[in-house]
Amino acid sequence: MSSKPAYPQPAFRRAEPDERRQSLIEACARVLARDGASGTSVRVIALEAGVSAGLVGHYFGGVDALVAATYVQTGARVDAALDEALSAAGADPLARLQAFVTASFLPPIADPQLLATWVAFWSLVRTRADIAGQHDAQYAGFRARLEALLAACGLPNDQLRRAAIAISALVDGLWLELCLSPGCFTAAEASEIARAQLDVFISTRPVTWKDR
Amino acid sequence: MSSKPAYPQPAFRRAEPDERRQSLIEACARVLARDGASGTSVRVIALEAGVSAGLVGHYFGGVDALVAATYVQTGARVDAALDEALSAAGADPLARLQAFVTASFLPPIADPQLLATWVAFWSLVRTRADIAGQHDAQYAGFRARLEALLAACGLPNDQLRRAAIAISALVDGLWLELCLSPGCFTAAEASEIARAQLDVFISTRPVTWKDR
DNA sequence: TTGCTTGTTGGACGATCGTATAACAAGTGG
DNA sequence: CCACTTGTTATACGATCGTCCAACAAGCAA
Repeated sequence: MSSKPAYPQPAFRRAEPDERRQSLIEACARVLARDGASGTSVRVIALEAGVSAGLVGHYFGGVDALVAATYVQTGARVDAALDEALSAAGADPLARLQAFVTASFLPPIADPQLLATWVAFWSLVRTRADIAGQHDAQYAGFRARLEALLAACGLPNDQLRRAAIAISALVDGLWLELCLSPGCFTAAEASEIARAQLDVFISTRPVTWKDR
Repeated sequence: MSSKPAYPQPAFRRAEPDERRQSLIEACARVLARDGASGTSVRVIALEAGVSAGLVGHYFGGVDALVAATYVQTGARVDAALDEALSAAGADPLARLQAFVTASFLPPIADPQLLATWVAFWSLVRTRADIAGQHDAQYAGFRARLEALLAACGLPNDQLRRAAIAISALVDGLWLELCLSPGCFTAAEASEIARAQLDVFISTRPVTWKDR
């Protein structure tokens, strides 16, 4: 046995500021998803991250800033998932558009826990201007990418805005219901519905619903 | 100074149980809309209703039951607004369908405060089974009414389910974004988009997007 | 008017909230 | 091996949370 303190193992580990910040953000996202907005507190987040509650104040100044930072990173995660779907789709414009749209109905985007996180943010949009701005940026980015993909498929410029609003709304609505009550309809059904809608906008020949 | 109590006016007013319950539900809905789910507490609700906090426990047994009751009544309010839109539309099946769909983009349904109330309920879906059941019932009811209206317009039975899912998703997505960031697009745009979508399903002749 | 029923109040209770801060200790440069 | 810096912890604080309950009083019956 050593003559020094019996258990000299460190009581805690020091981390790089960015690493610790990232760890807290991820813990916040998990708590938001698991317990909802009302169950999310500084202490619960810190417990999830395996640190003490004081660190939240140390790195973010308050729980509000941590939640806002979590919103930013969650949006970035979704964008990354969409990027991956795009790069896996190859070069064909229509295939890329379809992959982009249907990615919302597959993991990791179609996830009730992700919806819980998103709903928590929505609940803050009305009272917090920074959260509202983050939402607008996220939505604008999604719609801009959609417009670019539609343009690549040959949709005329004067129809881009309208079509992007319609498709993003359809995708959001399907995604929302798919997460809120899974089992009501399947992800495959959602994908087929969205693809049929794309056909209406993209197809060069006259199309009716019955052609499906 | 008088020897008797100077102002013998009643310190409070007794109310019928149903009347008081209704008053508390309405106050709860206002607080949910104004302060969001995290700002909704028994004391704030009671203050909004002009009563003491103890009454919430007296009539509902707890704040959770009051929130659930508020969910039920909010859903009924939306249904009533849809009913009114339908009865104002006359007898023509297509006009009724269009009125039903576009009512979501006008007051009192297209209201950021109503969205705030709804988001507060969504945040409870994952943790509370009764709230989840209420949501499923509300969604099923909306879709059933949509299917009936579509059938009245001559849509074949085997297309009803798919069309109702698609249209309700589109309406929900448009309504959500319209409330979350008004000014991004207008209620009139949302109505036109939804109507164009209806044409795709209902129209008896071949239709493309360019026909709009 | 008097008494009774009960809707209503106001305060107490313990738990938990977000934040601030002093004490501690891990890791590093001398 | 020893300071020194600073990331980290633990605690304290006031505010607010949901719930409970004894006391009060409004309104009705007698």
